[in-house]
Amino acid sequence: MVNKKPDNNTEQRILEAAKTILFKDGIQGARMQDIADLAKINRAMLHYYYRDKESLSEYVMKTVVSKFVETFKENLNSDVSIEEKIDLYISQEIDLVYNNSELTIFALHESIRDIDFFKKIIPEHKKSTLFATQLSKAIEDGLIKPFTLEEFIVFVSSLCMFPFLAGPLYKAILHWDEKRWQIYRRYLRRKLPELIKRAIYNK
Amino acid sequence: MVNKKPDNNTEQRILEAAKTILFKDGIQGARMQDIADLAKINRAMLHYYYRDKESLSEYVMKTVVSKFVETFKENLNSDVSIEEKIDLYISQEIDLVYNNSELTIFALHESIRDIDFFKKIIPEHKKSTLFATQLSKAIEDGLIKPFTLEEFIVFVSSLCMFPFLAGPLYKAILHWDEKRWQIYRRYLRRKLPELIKRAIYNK
DNA sequence: GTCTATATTGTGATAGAC
DNA sequence: GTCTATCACAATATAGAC
Repeated sequence: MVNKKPDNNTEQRILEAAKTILFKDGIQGARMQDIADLAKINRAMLHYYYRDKESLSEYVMKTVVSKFVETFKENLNSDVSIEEKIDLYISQEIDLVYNNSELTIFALHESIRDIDFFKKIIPEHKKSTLFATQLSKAIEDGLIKPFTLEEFIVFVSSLCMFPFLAGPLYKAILHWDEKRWQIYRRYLRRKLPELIKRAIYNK
Repeated sequence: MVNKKPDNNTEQRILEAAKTILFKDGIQGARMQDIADLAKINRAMLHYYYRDKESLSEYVMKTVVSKFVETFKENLNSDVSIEEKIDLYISQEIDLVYNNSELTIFALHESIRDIDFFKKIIPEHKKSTLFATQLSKAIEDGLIKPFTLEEFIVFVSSLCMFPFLAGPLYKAILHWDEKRWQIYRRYLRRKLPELIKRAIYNK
């Protein structure tokens, strides 16, 4: 669950329920009835608060996507060394997907299903020129292997995310139980940053 | 598309259409009408050949999952050195997802949506004891960093897959066009094995 | 095997009482 | 704001003609 604060009012309860159902089933697959059930209201209330399914989905999507974009951009323009910045970036990405793997799969699913809707949701943002400068310098100095800014972001984010997405897949294929997977999840979370850094830094 | 051979008969055409639609929309989201349209037949024919949506989905899912499992297991028991085996394993995983990223997202999506259905599909398979032995020895010899067999498989597979799954996501967030993404895809495919190996081998 | 017509149920959305 | 009743239509599935 993304938003964990206790939901006292109906509107908030609907939103939490919508996130859960939408992330699991996707927009097309989600049923308004399921969202209503989980929020312990009837279908009519959904429409009262969020007009229709599209509005509700768009609202939830915007929350989701801005979370991603924030994480992509956050701290990239702060005034710290590139090593610190990379450490923070990696740990933020891992935390995002560690706590919200269903959200990430939802985003992947929707991005191939309806790319125009998806594009509509992406907020405007400027390139992070400070980090780009730092990265160029670090590469010039031989600290970091050669990447463009975009390549670097895609590469690092990828390495942070996937191991946590594929849980149910691996559990099924390798016949792991939930406990085995949870142990491995925690192990990965601890080990991954070191392994990622080994892949981007020159020794 | 997974199966590329030309489809001369109706049954095959339906199957190809079903894969395309199911991979894009998921089982719940897919419409029988869309599958029928793509296969250039009417809905009744779908039911004639594959009874109902569940049967059709199960049939497609079995194809998908066995593809995964084969790739996971293939060559792990062949009689070659562990270095060769790892090279082959990495290139096979990358090829699988490079050519079938929608399939992979479909599998991820369905694995969180209905894990019981998913489990029903997983074929029985034995553990790969030969590779396990080779891996233990390579770790003992200091060639490879310490992993259990399962950890190794999950880790390497993860690194192979995600970069190719997130294309539409990155395209949207980074405002890349299709051409930019295609160039990066090919770059990744070439570079990834080296980066993965750097992460698993001791120097 | 293929098609049209139709039965049946599911689903999103609204109207209107309270 | 909340609920019940209901409408309109979408979607699965089947029956039966050819």
